[in-house]
This record gives sequence, structure tokens and C-alpha cells, in this order.
Amino acid sequence: MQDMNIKKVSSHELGQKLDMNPAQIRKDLAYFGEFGRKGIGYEVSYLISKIKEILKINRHINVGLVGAGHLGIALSNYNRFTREKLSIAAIFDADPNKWGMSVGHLKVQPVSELQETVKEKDIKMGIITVPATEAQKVVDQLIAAGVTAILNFAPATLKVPSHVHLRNADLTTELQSLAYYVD
Amino acid sequence: MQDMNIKKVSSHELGQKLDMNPAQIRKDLAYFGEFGRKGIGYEVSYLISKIKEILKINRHINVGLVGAGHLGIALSNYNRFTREKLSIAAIFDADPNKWGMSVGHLKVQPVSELQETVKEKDIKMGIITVPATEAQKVVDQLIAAGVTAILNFAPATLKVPSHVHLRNADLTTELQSLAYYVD
DNA sequence: TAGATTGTTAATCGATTAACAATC
DNA sequence: TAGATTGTTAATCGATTAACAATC
Repeated sequence: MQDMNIKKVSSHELGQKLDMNPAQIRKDLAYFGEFGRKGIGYEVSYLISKIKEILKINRHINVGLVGAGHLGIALSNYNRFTREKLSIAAIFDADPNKWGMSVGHLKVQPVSELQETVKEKDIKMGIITVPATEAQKVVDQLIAAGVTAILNFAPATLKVPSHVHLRNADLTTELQSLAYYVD
Repeated sequence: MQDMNIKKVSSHELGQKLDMNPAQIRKDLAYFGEFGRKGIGYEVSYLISKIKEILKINRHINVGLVGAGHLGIALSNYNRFTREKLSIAAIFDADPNKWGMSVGHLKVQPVSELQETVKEKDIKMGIITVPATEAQKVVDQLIAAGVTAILNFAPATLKVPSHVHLRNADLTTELQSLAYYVD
């Protein structure tokens, strides 16, 4: 709506677009504060900024990626990250043949430099795109370096301490959920 | 549990593992049929087969992948698909330089062959890993070929007719949801 | 038989929706 | 002012949990 230069929106309009009851929208928003004006509605730009604040996506975050294989390179080139204030700030790999290889504006670094680089570049999140057999070792190293939020693409069940937030991006599950609708 | 050679399980045990109330588990399962035995519990292998049946993941499905870039190649090599009865049976790309290129045991085909190959190989699902600018064109071609379940990795909002099931695998959202827990 | 556990009905709990005073 | 729309309280609805007869 902001892109379409629409300035204000009512809970009724939002409800139509999101296929939700207007009262639900007002109640959910009201839980976090008073963002609207009676008789007027919600100001689009203000609502966006408030929602970003609530979801904590109103700040820049540096991300470290471990595993310079096809998936790792694909993610590095994924330009939507940049738009959403997420920067891949370093890429690591265990394979000496890949060290120094250019990926975008970055060069692949040895995993041994992980700890130092995480501190230096203020990396707060990690992405794991190594083979399943290497994943636990990598997650341990990321945690040792102080990273507490990790997105794992390796098809492995990883063990992390309770203060670390691990999210598994399981592409199989996505496909399987679609399989339900086939035929 | 099957891998651990455990033969039977009670709703109480399942509840503990899944962090759910035992009554919830019994009720949910009972919705689909009577899978347990009073005084005994559920037989692990039977329960697995019934759940796979309910979720319709008890059959082999061939998948066509469009876009032989890094992400496409990464997905082709993703061996977990095979284990879950999902086979990438063909890879397409618009770039003539990629035609004939080997990816696993497949060769990259021109998109012009899509329609024919989908029929020939009984492809039921599609994966889109092309640039955002090409995605709508590709989804249209997949639909024209008769594919009704599509997983899209391109950061684009695609239009599909109501009988087609489109699922967007948005990697940004995954990362953003983790960002909430940073600091 | 006694203990265990299901499937299901009844009770409880929480989430959604309706209604409305406040007010722009 | 009259119409619109919020934030919030009250009413409704549905989902979760407890309880228990059936039975292995």
C-alpha cells in the first residue's frame, strides 16, 4: 500500500486484504499500543514502522554463512536479504580449494577464522549450508564464537544449548506439504 | 522410534516427546480413524503408515525443476528428497549455454521441451529457481504443461489460477523470524 | 484379575467476533 | 453536525483438556 502511495487504511480494509475479521486486526494491534485514530483509521507508514519495531526487523543485522557450496553461493547472491536489512558479511568453508574464492564482494575464508571474523564484523546470525555430516561441528563453532541465532539448511538434527535459537529450513517439508494437493 | 526399534507407543509418551497433551493426540488421531488399541497403545509402524497415508506422502512423485543456477543445482543434489519419495526428474533452463550440462544423473534441457517432458516423465510438481523477472513466465509454462503444485523460490509475487497450488519458499522470512531473537 | 490405555463425551479454557462508547 | 472508525468490553464460538466407560 505504501508503494501504491496509499496514506491510510482501516481495519476493515486490512481485514479484506488479509482475509481476517476487522475486530481481530484491531485487537491484535491494540495489544502492542494505540496505532490508529478513531474515525480515521491507521496511517500506513506509521503502522509499517510500528510493526517492524514489534517484529524487531527495524535494524541492520550482519550474517555469517558457513558452506560455500551451491546453496551457500545462491544465498549470498539473494538480493532480497539486502533490502530487508540483512547482510551476509562473511563466508566460510572448510575446503582449502575454496579459500580466497570470490562470492559477490566477499572472499571465502577458512573456518579457522570464524571466531575472529564474527567479532570483527559484528556478526549476529549464522547460516549453515554445509553437508549434514559437518553441520554439528559448524554449529558448535558458531556458538563458541557467540552467535545465538542460526538458520540451518543441512538435513541434520543439531543439538544446541537452550539459549541458542536454531531454525531448520527443511526444503523437503515444503515440497511434501505441496504433495498433498497433487492429483 | 522406528529406527530405535521401538514397537509401540502410548499417547502419553507421544505427548511428552511432542510437548502436547495426551488427550489432544488421541483426539487428533481419532479424527482420522481408530489407530490404537485400548490398554496397549499405538503400534509404531502402523501409525507411521497411517499418518503418511493421511498426509498423502505414501507415494512417489516426480518433480520438474526450472532454473539450473546455484540454487537449482543445490536442490538437485539434495538427497533427502529421494528418501522422501520425491524425485527431481528433469531440469530446465532458458540459457542455451547450460543445455546438456550434467546435474547429477540428469542433463539440463531447454525450457521449450518442458511441456513434452512433463507428460513423458509424469511430472506432477514444479520447483522454480529462476530470477524473479523470469518467474511469472516459467510458472505460466508449468501450468500450461499441466502442473498444479509449484514451489517458488524466486522473490516474486506470482499470479496463478485458483486450481493451482503455489507455495513461496521465502528464505528472507526465515531469517527475519530469527532476527527477533538477536540480542 | 488388576493395570493400562484407548476413543469419546463433558467441562474448561482461550480465542474470535460482535457491540458500543469515545472521538476524529 | 453526521458518518466513520478506533480501542475495548461482553458474547460467542471453537479448541483443548479432563474424565470415564470400554476393553486389551
